[in-house]
Amino acid sequence: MKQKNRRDEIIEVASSLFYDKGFNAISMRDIAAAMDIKAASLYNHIKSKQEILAEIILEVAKEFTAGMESVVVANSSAIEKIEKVIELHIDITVNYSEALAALNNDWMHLEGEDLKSFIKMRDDYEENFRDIIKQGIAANEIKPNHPEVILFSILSSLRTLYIWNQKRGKIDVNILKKDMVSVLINGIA
Amino acid sequence: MKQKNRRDEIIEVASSLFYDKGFNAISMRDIAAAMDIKAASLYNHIKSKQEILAEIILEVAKEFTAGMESVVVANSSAIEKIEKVIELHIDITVNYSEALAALNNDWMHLEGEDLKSFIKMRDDYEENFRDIIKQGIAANEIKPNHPEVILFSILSSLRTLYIWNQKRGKIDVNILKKDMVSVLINGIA
DNA sequence: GTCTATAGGATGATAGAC
DNA sequence: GTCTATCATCCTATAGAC
Repeated sequence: MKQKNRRDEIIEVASSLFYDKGFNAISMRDIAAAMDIKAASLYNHIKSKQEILAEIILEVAKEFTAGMESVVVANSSAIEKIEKVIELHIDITVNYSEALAALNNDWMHLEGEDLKSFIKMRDDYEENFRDIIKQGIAANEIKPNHPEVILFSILSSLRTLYIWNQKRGKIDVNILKKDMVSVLINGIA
Repeated sequence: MKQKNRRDEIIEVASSLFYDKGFNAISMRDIAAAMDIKAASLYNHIKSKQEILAEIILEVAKEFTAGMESVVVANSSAIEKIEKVIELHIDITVNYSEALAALNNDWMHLEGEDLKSFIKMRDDYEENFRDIIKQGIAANEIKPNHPEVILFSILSSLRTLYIWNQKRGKIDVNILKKDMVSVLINGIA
């Protein structure tokens, strides 16, 4: 286990505050107050407010990228790959619930290389997912609906799972995985 | 009636700016600059920045509420009602695409009665949708998955449709409705 | 590592001239 | 209806004492 230093504590507290109100609504004073110190003291551990945001978002983005890479190279059917992607999202949602708000809503406030890097990871992720769907359609595993509609429908549900998972008492992770796979792949009717 | 034009223009320009960066990242000076006037001039038409936000969000929220009410009272099966809800979201997405960003991401920056009113509309909307799903399960029209998973999966897709609809060239509305109904109700496999 | 003090600039909003 | 000028407050970030 990695020991929790002061810097990590800042990232964690900031994640939680960004979760509620977003990056721009939270000041360095807010973050400091939540840690019972003064804003100036934060700068002994981090370089800027931007750095906090980048830390939060890029860590999770890298998790998604790594997870998707291991799905893509697996020797499985398209449907099995989509099941793996659903499970990946649920695992990350459970482990990084608060960081996901910043990743979803505040990524556009990243700057410079961090912004470019995030956008590339996100686009690559979507492209990989799109390819899986197209392969599934080509192999007659997936119905020939517009691939973009399929991609968007599944990804929207997975990306906003963090909101709903927080709001309503947590369902057991394994039951959640089973039900989401069932609903997203086989439909509700 | 009222001196609507200039005021509506402010709301429209603000919606578009909020769409890109969110309520807190956009200043009154930004809104004014986009209209080629000075920030102080805005206050001849609106009372505060808060008022702009409330106007944007509550107008769309009322559309959703009215639409859901007419679905609820209809004499249809649960699946037919869900189809109507999907069509409602698509229609609103097409007509209010930019306002939906504020509704989804900046509602927590509403204040006082506006905030209370929004939350009540949103909760009532979800409760109506939940009831439709439960009735569908009771009537054996819908598979007995966890109702909350079904509700969340469909609603997530519908609520973030505005992002995807902007990003990728618009598919014809009727094809979009048909495909989304198919994917969300019958699944992809 | 945390503090006080403060720089330097942005912000929402108002007053009053035209 | 729009402008200039301005206020009071907030913001991120730095310097330097302890």
